[in-house]
Amino acid sequence: MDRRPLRPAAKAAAARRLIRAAGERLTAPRAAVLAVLLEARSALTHHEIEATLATTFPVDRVTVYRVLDWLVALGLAHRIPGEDRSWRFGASRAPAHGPHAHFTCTRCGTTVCLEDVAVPPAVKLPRGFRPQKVELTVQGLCAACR
Amino acid sequence: MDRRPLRPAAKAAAARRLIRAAGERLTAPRAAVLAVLLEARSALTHHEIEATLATTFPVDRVTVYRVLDWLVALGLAHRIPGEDRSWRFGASRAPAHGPHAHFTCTRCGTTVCLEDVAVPPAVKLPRGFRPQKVELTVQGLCAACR
DNA sequence: GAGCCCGGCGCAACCGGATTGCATCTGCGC
DNA sequence: GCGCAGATGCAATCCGGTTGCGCCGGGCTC
Repeated sequence: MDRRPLRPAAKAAAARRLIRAAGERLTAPRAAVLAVLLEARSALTHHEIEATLATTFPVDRVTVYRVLDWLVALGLAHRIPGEDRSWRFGASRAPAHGPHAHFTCTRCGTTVCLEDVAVPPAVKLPRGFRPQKVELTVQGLCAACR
Repeated sequence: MDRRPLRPAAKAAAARRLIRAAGERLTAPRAAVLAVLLEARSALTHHEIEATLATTFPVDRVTVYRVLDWLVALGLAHRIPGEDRSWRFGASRAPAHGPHAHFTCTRCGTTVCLEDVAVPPAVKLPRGFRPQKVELTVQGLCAACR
């Protein structure tokens, strides 16, 4: 949030660096998709990612899906289930991120990650249930839609 | 959670009463769907609802969807977006329920509503954003899947 | 209790996001 | 430069959800 927007080229370099650092195979689609995520100020749907790439470096629909899954598995991105039954993806700030919070605009669907959120309190679960991940979702209107 | 299971018949009567009380048209499918939700100890997918009804009172797929939407609009049920890209529905305990918490099992997908959860702390949003609803989702393993 | 009418129901077709199968291509270790 | 495991692209497919439309029946009227 509120990070200063670097030039796309810088993001592209960062994307390549991240993939290399992960010891994974560096391919053009992977770098391109990750760069898009790094540049975005909000979580993007698969469709938005594909549309963004279309102008600069067209990547097959299916490949985008696969790259996204791969990024999620690698921990470089995370996937947010939306109200509209489609995934949204955002670059992970921290390598391993704990409790996570998101804001979704009920009007335009824009989803952003809230970085500075107090860790939600320990939740009381039914007997025998084991918590693994806690997610806080806030719905409302974004600044543009008000 | 942990409410004692009444007999199906009792739930069916309760369902009819709720629909009547809402001043809405009472039909067999509506009562049947609502009864299923009232009986369930967890939030159900459309598929589970349909399957449950199949043995006792088969209802058309589309009708189930429409009844569910109608119940949600009426406030008698609420809809939870799942990790598997399908809605889950649960009967609303309180007429108008504020902050809501859910637990989803990452293994079997079972989703339950957590009733007694401390209201999440006020979340700090970006400038100009207006919150409307807060949802807390806990993922982990349910007692059966551990 | 019978008739009427509006809204709910069932059927079938459809939509779009996501997934799978498979042949081809390519990053990168040697 | 070579080779191969793994990534890409294309087409077909799946599946949860939605829409259009004609028929049916809940509940109000008389």
